[in-house]
Amino acid sequence: MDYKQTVNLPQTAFPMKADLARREPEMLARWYREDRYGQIRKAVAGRPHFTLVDGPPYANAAIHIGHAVNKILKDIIVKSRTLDGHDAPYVPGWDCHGLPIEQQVEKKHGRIGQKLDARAFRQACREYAASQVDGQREDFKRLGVLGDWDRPYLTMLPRYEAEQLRAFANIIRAGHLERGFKPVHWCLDCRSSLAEAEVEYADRTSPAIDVGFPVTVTADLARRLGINPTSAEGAELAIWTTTPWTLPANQAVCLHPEIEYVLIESAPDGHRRRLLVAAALAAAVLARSGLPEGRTLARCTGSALEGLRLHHPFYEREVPVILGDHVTVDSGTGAVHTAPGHGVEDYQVGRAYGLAVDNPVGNDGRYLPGTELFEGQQVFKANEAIVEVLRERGRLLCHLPYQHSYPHCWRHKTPVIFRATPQWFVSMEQAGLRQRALAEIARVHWVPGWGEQRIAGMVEGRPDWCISRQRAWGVPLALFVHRRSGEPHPRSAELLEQVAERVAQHGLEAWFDLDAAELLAEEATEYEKTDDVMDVWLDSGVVHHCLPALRPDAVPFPADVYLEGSDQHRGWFQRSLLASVAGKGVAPYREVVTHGFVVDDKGRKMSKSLGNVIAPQQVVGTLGADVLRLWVAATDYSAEMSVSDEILKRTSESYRRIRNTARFLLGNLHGFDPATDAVPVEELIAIDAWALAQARRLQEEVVAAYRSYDYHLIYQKVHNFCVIDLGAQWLDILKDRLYTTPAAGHPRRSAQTAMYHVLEAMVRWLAPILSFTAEEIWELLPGKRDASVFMSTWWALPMAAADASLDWEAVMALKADVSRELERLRVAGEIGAPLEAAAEVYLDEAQRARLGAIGEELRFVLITSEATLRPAGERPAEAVAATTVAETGAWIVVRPVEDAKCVRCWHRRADVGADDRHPELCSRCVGNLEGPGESRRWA
RNA sequence: GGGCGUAUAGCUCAGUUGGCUAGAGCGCAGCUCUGAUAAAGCUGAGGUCCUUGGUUCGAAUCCAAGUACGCCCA
Repeated sequence: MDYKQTVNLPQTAFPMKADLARREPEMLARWYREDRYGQIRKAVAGRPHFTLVDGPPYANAAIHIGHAVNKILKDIIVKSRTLDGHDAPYVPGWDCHGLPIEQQVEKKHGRIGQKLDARAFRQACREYAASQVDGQREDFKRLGVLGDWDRPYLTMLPRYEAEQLRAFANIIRAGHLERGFKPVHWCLDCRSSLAEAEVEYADRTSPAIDVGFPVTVTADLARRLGINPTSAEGAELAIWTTTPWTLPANQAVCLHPEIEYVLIESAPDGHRRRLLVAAALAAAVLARSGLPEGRTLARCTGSALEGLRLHHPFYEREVPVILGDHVTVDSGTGAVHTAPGHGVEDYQVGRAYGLAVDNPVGNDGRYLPGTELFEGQQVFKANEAIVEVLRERGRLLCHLPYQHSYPHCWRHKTPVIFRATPQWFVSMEQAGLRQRALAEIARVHWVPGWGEQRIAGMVEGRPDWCISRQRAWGVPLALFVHRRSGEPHPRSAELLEQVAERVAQHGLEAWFDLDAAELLAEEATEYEKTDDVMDVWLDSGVVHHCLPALRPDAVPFPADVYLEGSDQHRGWFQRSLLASVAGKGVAPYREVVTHGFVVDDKGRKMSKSLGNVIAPQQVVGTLGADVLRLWVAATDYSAEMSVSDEILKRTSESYRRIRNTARFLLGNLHGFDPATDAVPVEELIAIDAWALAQARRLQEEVVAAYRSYDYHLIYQKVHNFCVIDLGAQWLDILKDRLYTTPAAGHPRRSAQTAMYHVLEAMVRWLAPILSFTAEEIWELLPGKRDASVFMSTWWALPMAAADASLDWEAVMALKADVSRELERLRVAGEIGAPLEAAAEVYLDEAQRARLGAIGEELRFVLITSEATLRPAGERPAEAVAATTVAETGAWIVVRPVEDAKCVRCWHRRADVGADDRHPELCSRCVGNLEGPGESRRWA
C-alpha cells in the first residue's frame, strides 16, 4: 500500500516563486478595473476620518527613488490607519506652476513673444505639466500606492487656482500683506528679473577699488578706541568693492562683530593717512595702495564700532557702521560697503538696521533722473566716472583690475546686476505671524522629535516671505495697485473674491482678460492690475485651504498628518504652516513625519557621476514593487536611507521567507473551512493556544508600531516571528500532527484553527507594506471575506487561556538544548534526521514543575522518536546539563534509536509491524488510519 | 562657516533612567533532511559599539573636542 496517499500534505495555489515583476501589473489591472479604491471608500464609509494630505511633487521629469520612498511611506500610513478602523482617503496632488516647466516650454517654443504669445505660452505650460502628471501617475500606481488617481488635485486646476486666490484674500484680511523692495538678479538686456536658475557664472574683469569713508566725529572714534582724540583725526574706514557703480546707493559699512580691526597710520611723503581696516588685512591694504608700512594706533573688535558715523565718499550725507556675520577677511579690507538695493546680504542686514533700500538704477541699467553726478549713465560705464570722482576727492586708495566669477544672463551671456524691485511680502512681524507660527509649532507633534527644533529655528530666523514673482506661468497675484502710491486697493480681499469667481469659471486667463473697470468702475483709472504671479511655494502652501474646498468629502481641515523629506522643514512644512497660520490662525496639521534622503550603502548621496543611482522603475521591473516596499518599511527612515543592489538582494531574500511562511500556512489550511471545522478556543491543543498567544502579543506590538510610524520595527518583528516562533518552533513541530493524524480529527483541526487565525492576523500586518502579496494571500484564505484586505480591520485573535502547568518558554529552551546535543550525534555520523534519535531528560523538582506536565508528548516537540522525562537523581554520568532551560536542574542524554522506521510517520518505534495488516506501520499510524485517531493535549 | 541630524557584526535593526561575557534576524561556513523542495531544520564563526579625552566604582549609553556622511542655509 502506498501510505503516502494517506498523509495530509500541504496543497495550495499560492506559488512559491512570487514572480512579482510579471504578476503585480496583472493584479493592478484588476484593481483598477474593479475600482478597488472606490470599493474601499464605500466599505469604510462612516468610520472616523484620518487625513493625510499629500505634499505635491513637482510635475516635471520621471520619479526617482526619493519619490518612491515618499509615496510608499504615505501609502503605508493610509493603509495602516484604514486597518486600524479609520476612513483614510488619499487624494494625490501635483505642483504644476513655476520656472522649471517654463524652461521646458521655452526649450521647445522659445520665449514669450518669439513664437507664442503669453496666453499660448501658458497653454503650452499647462499641456506640458499635464503630460508629466500622467507619466508620474503611472509610476506611482505601479508602486501599489492606492489613491484617488482619477481625481488628483493639481495646482493648475481652475478651481484650485480660484481657491488659492481666496486663501490669499484671507491672508490679506488678517493684515499680513506688505509691499516692499528686494534686490533680484536683473538682466540689462532682458530688462527683467532673472530666477536663480537663469543665471550662470562666468569670469569677468571688474574694477576693484579700495575707498576711504571718513569718520565724521573723530572724537567719538577716539573714545571708542580709548585713544587721544588727536590721534583719531582724519581717520577713514576703508572698504573694498568690485562694483563701484553701487556706491551711489551706499547706506552703510558693515563690519564683523568679532573680527579685530586696527587704526593704522601711514605717512607717505610726510602726508599722514589713518586707516581703519581688519587687522588681518592691514598689511595687504597698505601694500596695494602704495602706502609705506604704518604704525598701529589702536585696535578693537568690530562690535566696538557699531553706530559710528561715516561720511559718504562723494555725497553730502552720513552713513552708519553696522555689524553682520557675512563679513570675512578672505579678501578686501574686512569692511563691506553696503547698498541694500544692490545685494541680497546687504538687503538682509539692511532690514535688520532699518536702512533705506535706495535704488537709483532704472530697468535699462541707467541711473535714474535726479541721481547726483551720474544721472543717465549706464552702470558699468559709470564705473570709470565714479573712480574718477573718488580720485578727485582723495578717497580712492587703490584701483586695480580684478578677475572673478560673476553672474551672467544665460540668454544674453552678458553680466547682470542686483537691482531692488518692488515686491509683495507676507510679513513675519506686521500682524504677529512669527510669534503665532512659533506657538503653533509647539502644539504640533513632530516625528522625529528634533524636527521641532529644526523648523522653529527656521521660523525664528527667516525674513519676510516674498510671494511675488515676475514670471509667466503661475497664479496671478491679482491685486489692483494704486498708480501713484503703489498701495493695494483697500478692498483687495473682496476684489480677490470676485476674481476668484471668474477664475473658477474661466481659468486664470480670466484675470489677464479682465478690464479693471468691470470691478472698479470709475476708480479703474487710478489703479493698475499687477503682472506678478505668486511664488509656487504659496501654491502648495495653501493646499490646506484648497483641498478641503475642492474635496469636502475626503479632506477635512486640519490634516492629521503631513509626511515629507527632511528638506521640507524649510520648504513645504514651513510654507504650509505660515500660509495656514496667516490665513486661518492655526497650523494645518496635527502631526508631521519626516523621512531622510536616500543614499548608497556607503552613505553617499546618489549621483550619476558616482554611478550609484538606483531607479525605482528598474527595481519594480525586476524584483517587484513589494520588495521595494519592504525595503522602505525595513529601513529606519528617520535618518538617511541606504540602498544598493546588495541591500535590495537581502530584502528580496527576507521577502521570500515571509512569502514562504504564508504559503506553508495556506497549504496546510487546505480542506479547512473556519465556519464548520474550527475548534473552540478552549479546546485547542496547548501549543496551538501558545502560538496564538505569541501572535496576540506580536499584534499588539505591530499595531502600536504602525500608530507611531515605526515601520522598521514591524519588519524586524514579523520577520523574526516567521523565522523563530513559526518556522523553527511551532510549524516544524506541527508537521507530524498535520500530516499523519486524521484530516478531520481534533489534533489536526486544532492546528488548522490556530494557523487560520495566525494567517488572518498576519495578512493584515503585512498588507500596508506587502500590499500585492497580502491581497494574493487574502484571496486564497479560506472563509467568506470582502474583496480586499483593506476593507477589514486588525484580526481579533482569540484569547486562549494558557494552561499554567506547562512553561512553554522552558519547553522551547529545552528543545534548543536537545538540538545542540543532536547536532553532536549528527556530526559524529550516528544519526541524520532527529527522528533517528531518542532523548532522555532528567529534571529536578523545580524543573519538573515547569516541564513535567508534557509527559509523553515531549517527543513531538523535540521531533524525536522517543522522549522520556525522569528524575534528576537517575541521570547517568554522561548526561549533559541543559543550560538554556536553567543553570542547574535539567540534564539531557540523546542516543540513536535502533527501532524500525514507520514508513508513514517516519518515527522509529518498537511497535512497528505490531499489526499484521500493516507490517510497515507503527501503532499510532494504524490508529490514525483505521480508528478514531490519536488524541493530543499538549502538542 | 552656521543650524538640524546620523555613526552598534558583511546587511537591516534592538539595546528602558549609565550596571552581567553587547543582542536579534538575514547573509556566510559546516551539517541534516528530501512530506514547505529554486524550500525546511540544526550548529557555528562574525563586533576598537566612528576617534580621542573627560565624569564615574562602572560608559554603546552622560559631557567635551574631532572625523566621516546627509539635509537646510551662508
